[in-house]
Amino acid sequence: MTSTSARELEHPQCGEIRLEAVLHALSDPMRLQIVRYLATLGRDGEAPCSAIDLVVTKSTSTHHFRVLREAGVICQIYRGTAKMNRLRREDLDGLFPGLLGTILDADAAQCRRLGDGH
Amino acid sequence: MTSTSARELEHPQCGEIRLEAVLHALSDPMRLQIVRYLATLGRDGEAPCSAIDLVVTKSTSTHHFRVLREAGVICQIYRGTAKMNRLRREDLDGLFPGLLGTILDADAAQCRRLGDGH
DNA sequence: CAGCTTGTACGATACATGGCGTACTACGGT
DNA sequence: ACCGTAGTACGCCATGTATCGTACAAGCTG
Repeated sequence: MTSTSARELEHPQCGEIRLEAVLHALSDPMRLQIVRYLATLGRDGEAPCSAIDLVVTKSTSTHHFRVLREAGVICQIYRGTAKMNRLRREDLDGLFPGLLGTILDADAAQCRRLGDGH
Repeated sequence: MTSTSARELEHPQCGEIRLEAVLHALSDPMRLQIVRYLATLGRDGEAPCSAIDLVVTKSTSTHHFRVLREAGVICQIYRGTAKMNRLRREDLDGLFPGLLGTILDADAAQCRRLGDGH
């Protein structure tokens, strides 16, 4: 077999990404928290699932990452024992210019307004 | 009683509008269709529920309008036998600058891409 | 190899959601 | 007073979602 190691994950292609799915994925506080964190890493920054301190069990966490991946919001690849997560900024901006940024700004505004310790 | 007629509807105040709820409200195709339509009416344009041709029964339609209202996306008032709907653009733009516009643009882009007869 | 760390898979559960139908209310016109 | 139009309320049902726990798999590292 070619060397593109096992443990590949399914990702929607750009053309398959649906706005409704993206909005739905981002409409959950926990998933928004994940995206907010990934966004702080800058272009192409990536982080393992464990980098984000979610207050749920691992299986629930896996579930939320999966929803984000299947909606086309993040891209996940295995790197050793970890699974790295990265925002699909380029793809999203290509399809929906400014959407991700605007939502992140809105989220930041709301955190500020509600006094959430970002 | 004062003349502020009966049949008033509950609307979240600006401070109560939550980003997650707004995104959730907009993550349904039917609700997005409603918002898309209201957006074509221009600032302060309003339309009765019946103006939008949804392919569901009246009760389901009522349900979707209610979700939009409770999320703070639209404002509804009774006018005679009709119930008029209006986008809360000002309020939303105040809280989340550019959000509504960007989502509408993204939706338009997707409709174009998928060849939806808008 | 043995054990630790990461994360998955699967089943259970509780609740939310979207859809329907039917019965009802409120208002305007005749 | 009556009818038609617009929309609500409520109950029902099927499906989806968020959560958990337990059992497991894949890689590092000693």
